[in-house]
Amino acid sequence: MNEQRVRRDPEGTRRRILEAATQQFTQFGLAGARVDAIANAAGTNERMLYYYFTSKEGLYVAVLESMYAQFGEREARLDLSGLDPTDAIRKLAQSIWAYFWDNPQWLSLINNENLHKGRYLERSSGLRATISPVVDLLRVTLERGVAAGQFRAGIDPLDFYVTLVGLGYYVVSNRFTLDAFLGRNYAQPQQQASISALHADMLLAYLHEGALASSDQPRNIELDRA
Amino acid sequence: MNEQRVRRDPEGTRRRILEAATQQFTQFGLAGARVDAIANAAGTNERMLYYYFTSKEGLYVAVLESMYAQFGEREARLDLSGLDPTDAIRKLAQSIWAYFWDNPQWLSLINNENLHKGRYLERSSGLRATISPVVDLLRVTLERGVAAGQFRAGIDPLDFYVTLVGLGYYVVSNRFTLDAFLGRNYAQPQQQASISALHADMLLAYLHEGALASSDQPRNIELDRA
Amino acid sequence: MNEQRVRRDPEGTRRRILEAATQQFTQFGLAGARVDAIANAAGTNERMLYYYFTSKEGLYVAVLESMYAQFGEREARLDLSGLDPTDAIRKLAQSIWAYFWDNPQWLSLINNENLHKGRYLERSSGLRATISPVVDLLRVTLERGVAAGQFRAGIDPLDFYVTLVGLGYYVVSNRFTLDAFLGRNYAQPQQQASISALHADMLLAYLHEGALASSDQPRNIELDRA
Amino acid sequence: MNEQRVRRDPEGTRRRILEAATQQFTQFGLAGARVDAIANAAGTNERMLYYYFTSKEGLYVAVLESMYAQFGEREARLDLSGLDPTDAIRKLAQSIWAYFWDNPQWLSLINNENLHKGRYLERSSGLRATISPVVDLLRVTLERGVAAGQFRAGIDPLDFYVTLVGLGYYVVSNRFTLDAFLGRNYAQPQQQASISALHADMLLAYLHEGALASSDQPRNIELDRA
DNA sequence: GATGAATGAGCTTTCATTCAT
DNA sequence: CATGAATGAAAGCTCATTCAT
Repeated sequence: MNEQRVRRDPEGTRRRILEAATQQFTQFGLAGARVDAIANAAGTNERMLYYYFTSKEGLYVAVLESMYAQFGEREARLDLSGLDPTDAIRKLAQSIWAYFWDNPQWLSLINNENLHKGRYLERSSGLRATISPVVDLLRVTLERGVAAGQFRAGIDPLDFYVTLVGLGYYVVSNRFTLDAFLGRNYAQPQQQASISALHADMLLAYLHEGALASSDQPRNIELDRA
Repeated sequence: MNEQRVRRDPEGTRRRILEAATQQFTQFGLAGARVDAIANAAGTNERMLYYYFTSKEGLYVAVLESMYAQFGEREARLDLSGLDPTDAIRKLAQSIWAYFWDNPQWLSLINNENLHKGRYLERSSGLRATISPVVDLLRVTLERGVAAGQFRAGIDPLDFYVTLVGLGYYVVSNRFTLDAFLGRNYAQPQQQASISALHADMLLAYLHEGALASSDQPRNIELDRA
Repeated sequence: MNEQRVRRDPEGTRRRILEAATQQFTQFGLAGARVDAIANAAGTNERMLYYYFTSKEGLYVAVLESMYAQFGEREARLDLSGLDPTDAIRKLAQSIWAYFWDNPQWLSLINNENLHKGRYLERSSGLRATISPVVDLLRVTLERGVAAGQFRAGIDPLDFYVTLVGLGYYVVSNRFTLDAFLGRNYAQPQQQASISALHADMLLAYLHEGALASSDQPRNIELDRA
Repeated sequence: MNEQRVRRDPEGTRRRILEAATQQFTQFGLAGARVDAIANAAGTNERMLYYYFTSKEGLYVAVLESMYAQFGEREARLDLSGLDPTDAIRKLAQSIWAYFWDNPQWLSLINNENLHKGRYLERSSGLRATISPVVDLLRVTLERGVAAGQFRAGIDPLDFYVTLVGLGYYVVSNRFTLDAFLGRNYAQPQQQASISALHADMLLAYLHEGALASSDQPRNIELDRA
């Protein structure tokens, strides 16, 4: 767009289409996004879109893949190794929730994909691989917590991961309807911080309950943005 | 369609259109739903849709309103008065989460509305009124729990409500992508029950933590369907 | 509209429909006018329109007839008997041109009818009768002028009538395009008065030219086509 | 249609659409013309119409522009330089009136535009420029006539131009209703010739009246409204 | 690799009209 | 006399896609 256009720039054209498509699909959904609007925003013509991505759906799948790859990369960079298990859980939650607030369009895309019952995700290969490392990281952290007498035993890491993610996801994804119904605007940093603290405390209250040793006092957490 | 058609039946026609529209909008979203498919499914013609609802968007707003009204009615019928505060929280959570599992299309609609940044909800009047009674119910229950020495004090009822709702919402709404990534299918009753138990225990662990008296042991909960 | 509605008022309903239709047809033409807009403006429903006028076209013809009747009545009331022939011509012209300025929608209707090649006028009976008295009046006046030695002889009254009418008609009917092209707004009273004076002087210059004494015989001109 | 179609012919496609649209708009008006009929007559599909002209209205404006351009070109080719002023006026009138008889659809279009209060003409730029040369030509001719002692002085060229044009316009534009009312068919060459002679004589009677010697000053007349 | 031209199917919406009460 | 409900056809327009260069 605002970058110097080169006559022949296959990489650039492909990338610009993908970026424009990401913007359009996350804003309007698969059905609502317009092929010509994407081409336009990418500074190219509709034909190139078909050249690189075969079809609108092919482009949509490519967007899905690229966004999951981004999320996966971010998660993979997370290092909880040196931390006390309780702090590690807080840091993991913080990291994921902050990502959601920074990339709400990612959630839109996932919601859209759920609307389609995950149909397009099936076309992609190797997606499961991108996400599992985080679950492994969590499993190890939970085990470390149990061993340290901080956490209760017998927790299913997958369920716990889903719970942790869901707490952050819901607030971000549903911020508009929550504002409309309840009159609370979670886009405001203060509201964000306070419910995030509640969520973190809740996760840890559960982990600490019935652990060998007694727990820390809940602290407010500040979401640090990448 | 599968009901006996009457020649002149304004009430019925309107209702059949609304039902068909609900089905189509929840399945395909606002952009993806087709007006002629709605008319068809309603056993009438496209013209009547405009006769009663002015436009596709007008119909969409009517669907939104009717679904919120349904949810509100259901919640309003909930009676927690005779219950011990801890049991009351379990029952409230159970009731809401069960509603989500029974009406996943409702969540699709809300996700769609969030995609549109709550734009269409603004056209509706009196929506906040439908939902607030539940929050009041929760507030009273929390106060009762504090008074009984079971719950910690100082909890924001709105944040707690959002948290409770979000725990159930996320799992239902994202069941397809969760299955695709993590390989866990929360549509299976067993998985549903086990994560719901986790969620309920977590809510109560938080409430009990730092309460004056010590808490009950977490029990597995069975979601009872309406 | 702003008159007290009576439950059963056949005359009133019919009249209100006709008035509303006149407004809509003159503003939008036959194709552009909307049946439901007419019914709406008449404060009734579309069905009554069909009850009284059979079809949209039937209503259009009724509007045509009523407007011609009005114009005819106006002309019939014109009394030139006591006047000097020259003054009589001026008064006749004035009267007709003033009618055009006061009822420009009448011209729109006639233009519309010419667009349709007079197709709908043919359905009407007795229209020719309404207009001829004025031509008779003009014929008599011209004869009086000739007898008085004021006017030239040998003028075809019909051609002269058409010329007189056309001079006023064109300026009113084409006021918008004339403004757009030439930058002269004939809706302004001053411009109106000045071109009307030109037209009247021109008619009389022609009539006076060669009065008593013989002048050039009117010559046929051949239009050469490009 | 009746021309050999070429696969790729942007110029031709655009031109064929414009021609077909001219035919349809002049025959049925803006509201009455059908987009698919235009596309059909142009031997293309509706989509191309929007490709080249954005909308039905955009196409209508393009037609307006092209017709005015044609009229302007024709007028611009007129050469009155060698002629006696009186003959020049006759030739100018002849030329314009002949154009009207040869292109009655042009008048329909202008009538339509007046129905729309000149709304679409406003979207066009540079239309005034196309018509003014003729007025200049007329101004010069009138001045030559005055200088030669043939014409009266003090004539407003714009008013005179409007009058000259209007005389021919009215008869062509209203030929159908005139036939219906008065029973005179001006489409017949004989009737055409005879009224055209009247009009030309009238214009010249006015110009000649009071040439050299002073005559009546044109008086403003007040139109008395009924 | 890149682009303007072309397409047919299908979209939402509106039309004049008729039915049933 | 009057009215709300219903209808099929067609309107203007947009869609994702492909052709030809």
